Amino acid sequence: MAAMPPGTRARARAETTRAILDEARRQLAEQGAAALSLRSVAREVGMVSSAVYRYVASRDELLTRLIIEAYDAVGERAEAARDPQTPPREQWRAVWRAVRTWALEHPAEYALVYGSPVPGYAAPAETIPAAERVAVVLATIVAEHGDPAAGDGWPAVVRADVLPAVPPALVTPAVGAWTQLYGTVGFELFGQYENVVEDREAYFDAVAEAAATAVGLPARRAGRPDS
Amino acid sequence: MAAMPPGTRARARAETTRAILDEARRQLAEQGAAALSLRSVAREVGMVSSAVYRYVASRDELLTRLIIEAYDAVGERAEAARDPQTPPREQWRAVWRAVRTWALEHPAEYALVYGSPVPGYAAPAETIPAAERVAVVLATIVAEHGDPAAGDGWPAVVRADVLPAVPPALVTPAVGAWTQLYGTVGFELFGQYENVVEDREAYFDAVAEAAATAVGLPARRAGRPDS
DNA sequence: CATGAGCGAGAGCAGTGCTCTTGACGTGGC
DNA sequence: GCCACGTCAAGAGCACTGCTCTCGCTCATG
Repeated sequence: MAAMPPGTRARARAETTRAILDEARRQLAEQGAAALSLRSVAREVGMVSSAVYRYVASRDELLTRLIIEAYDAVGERAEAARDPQTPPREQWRAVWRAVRTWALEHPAEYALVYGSPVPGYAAPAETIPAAERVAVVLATIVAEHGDPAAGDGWPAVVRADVLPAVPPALVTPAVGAWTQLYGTVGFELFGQYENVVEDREAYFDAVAEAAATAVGLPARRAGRPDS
Repeated sequence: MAAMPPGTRARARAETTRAILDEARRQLAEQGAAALSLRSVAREVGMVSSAVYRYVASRDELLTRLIIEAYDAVGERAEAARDPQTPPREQWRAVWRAVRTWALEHPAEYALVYGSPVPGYAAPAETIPAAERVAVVLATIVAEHGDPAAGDGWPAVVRADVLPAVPPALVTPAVGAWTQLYGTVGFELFGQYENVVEDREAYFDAVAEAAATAVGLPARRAGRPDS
């Protein structure tokens, strides 16, 4: 473990692991988490099922790894979408859109991380840092540009230390906005907007705009960005 | 089929069907949809697996029936919670709370209907009417008491005929509110609020209140209910 | 009362996750 | 240079799944 020589052996192992994860993600994207079978992954990668267990402890662990990769993928997109040079509301919208776009591109992975968890399978703690990345991006925008007055009327029921940089008054509406983002993307993805929402992009943007107002981001072309 | 005498035979069939559905719901609640096995349902009900297929065509059909029952259960709760005699915001909050309470009592069933669908399993059309019941209750409140002025700034991107009774300007924010309800309950249920939201009831009520404002429900103790 | 529809039981197919044992292979230490 | 050890793929096997088909029984109905 500790004094393992980083020779060809270790490299081969890393490559095989990657091949397994890639194939698993492919199957996940194609048929969903329920249809993900260790045996068929093995078949496709070109080895026998038992050999896969040298690389991944169980089907659950495979799913956990995919979950982390998915969280990181959305998180990275969200972080990349935010350009601190642009006005706050544009940052906000860009991040929202990035999450939605990623979700539409990777519905099965979005469902895996934000959909209903399989009871009995508690998402392990190591997923938490990756899971927080999107929330942190949104929180940063709120922290830098949110008007604390927008938090009037909201009770302080959220642990303030979760988003230390955010003005305490805005922590609760920020969590609400985060929830709304998740709910809106989820409803679109899982088909609840079928025959209901016509122009989904426009609808999504409108929800994002309302959420921006809720967390006190300054109006779009106000005289000064800070007033 | 058509000329079936409603004798003891039919009654026995109905009882067996109920027993199967009840046992299935029990297992669903205990271990989740993924662990629901037709064979183990049969075992528990006291018959052999193949016999179950006389009553339910497939595992998917079993899930579909459970989905409809679940939708009807929340819908019924939501409908019962609304007392038209009370002020609009109280109706609103009561319905929201009813949905949340039901979800906390029946997490697996909530996950089944509002969680991520299994790809490859398209929820059949017969689930739609049951699925709409909660939305209809909320829409009724908006239709009766919502101030259309609250819809200013929202684009008209939702098919107005979906909620015919609701003022067109309020249809889009109403859909947004419905989404927020779903997202908030989902986040709480699926553990995303772990270590984040402290007083979840208060938080939930606050979100409900904000949503009520978004759909133009009159303030709580305004001079006149209609102004 | 005879008969046929409805039903339960059982065997069987193809697939799953996971474990254990066996045999081969490459590598590091002597 | 050689040999032992650690790593690996493979196969057999267990217990389970969804689903189908066939076989007889039994009971309500014509």
